[in-house]
Amino acid sequence: MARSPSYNRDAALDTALDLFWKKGYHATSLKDLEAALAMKPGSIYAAFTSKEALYLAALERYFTRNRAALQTLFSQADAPLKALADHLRATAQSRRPTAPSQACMLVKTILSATADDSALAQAAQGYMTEMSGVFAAAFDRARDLGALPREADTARLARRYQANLTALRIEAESGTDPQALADLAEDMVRDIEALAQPA
Amino acid sequence: MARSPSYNRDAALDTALDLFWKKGYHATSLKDLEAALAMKPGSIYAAFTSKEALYLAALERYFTRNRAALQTLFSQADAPLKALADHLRATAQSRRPTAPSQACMLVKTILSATADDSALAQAAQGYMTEMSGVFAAAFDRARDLGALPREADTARLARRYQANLTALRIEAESGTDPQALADLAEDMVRDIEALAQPA
DNA sequence: TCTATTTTTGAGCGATCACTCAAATGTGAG
DNA sequence: CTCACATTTGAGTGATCGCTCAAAAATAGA
Repeated sequence: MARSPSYNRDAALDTALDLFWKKGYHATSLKDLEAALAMKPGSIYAAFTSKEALYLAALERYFTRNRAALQTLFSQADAPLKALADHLRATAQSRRPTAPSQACMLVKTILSATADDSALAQAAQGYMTEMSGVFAAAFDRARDLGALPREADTARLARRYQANLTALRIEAESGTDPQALADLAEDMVRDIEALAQPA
Repeated sequence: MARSPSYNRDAALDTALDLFWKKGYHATSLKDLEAALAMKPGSIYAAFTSKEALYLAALERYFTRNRAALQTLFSQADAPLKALADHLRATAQSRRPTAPSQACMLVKTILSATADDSALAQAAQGYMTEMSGVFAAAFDRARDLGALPREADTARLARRYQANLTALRIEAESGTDPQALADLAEDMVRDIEALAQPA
């Protein structure tokens, strides 16, 4: 005994995510969102409460998706260190013209947040910490498999890895030429390979 | 036979720089600038043409100042590699509550630019390349002083160094605790020390 | 078909956006 | 002091901002 929604919530969130990721929070207007989502303002607000809440929902979706992708990437690999290294290489290689931005949306959120939007930055920081945990888990697995020394500080290695990945993606966003990007990734990979213990 | 300006152009630019650096281009309104510069809109436009031109002028100032600081830091040091390493450590240490942001303004500019503001991103990218040249010059000097092998690819080392610095400053902006930040810097320093040739 | 319930619509809210310009104000040369 | 000229003023421009809400449209159960 009621009308059912005519939009697909997940698809709408994906569209909003693309827009926010590309243009950033402040530069994305409701007009932009109305056009992209093909929804009138009233519907958007009925569905997502506010622009800020919509951004938070999109950011959560971004995080959840990325975490899942990396978790399967690292948990299925029988050589975690190699998987970590390959992920760096793939990040440098990927000409992804589809993606709204080469840079990480979490990083973009943190860097563009002002005192007014601190909720956005806080959410992004929390997600960053969780992502660091995923990397740490991969290093943990490498240690348990004997590829790292028992006393390896995996949390620290994870932070270092995350810093490398962040910088690599920013460099990609800056339009650095593919060869230099690949070289940079290879330099980072060497950090990881230097850790490896001969089996 | 004319009235002379009542404001100090450089001081005004510094103030605008602080504001833009902290809040970003889109989140900084003319109202904000009017209050910070203590200038009416008409005066701001007479002096700086437009919001975008003001941002570009502030960005140039940021770049010029930073380049000068780093150039003296590296050119006066008789151990360039140590100077580079110390700069990483200092960046991690610096509780600079004065600075508008821990993150580099060039990076913030690049990441927040949309298709409309591409001029801002292009300027920032050019400055980034120039900064990379400063780092390369330091590595060049290290090589000439015999601290690096003759065949060292100093441009590549510079990009790697710049990536590290970028990531370190973003980590600082994210509120990572001081110990983890110092550890991260130390990991990066090890990269440099590994390059050093015994004298 | 009827009706209770939900969703969609879109004109329009007050606030703020970047920006303009005619008038007022200040100033140094003559 | 006078006056040509530069700077400063600030009310006000049209456009756009995020957002609201009463009315219209659609739907599922009775």
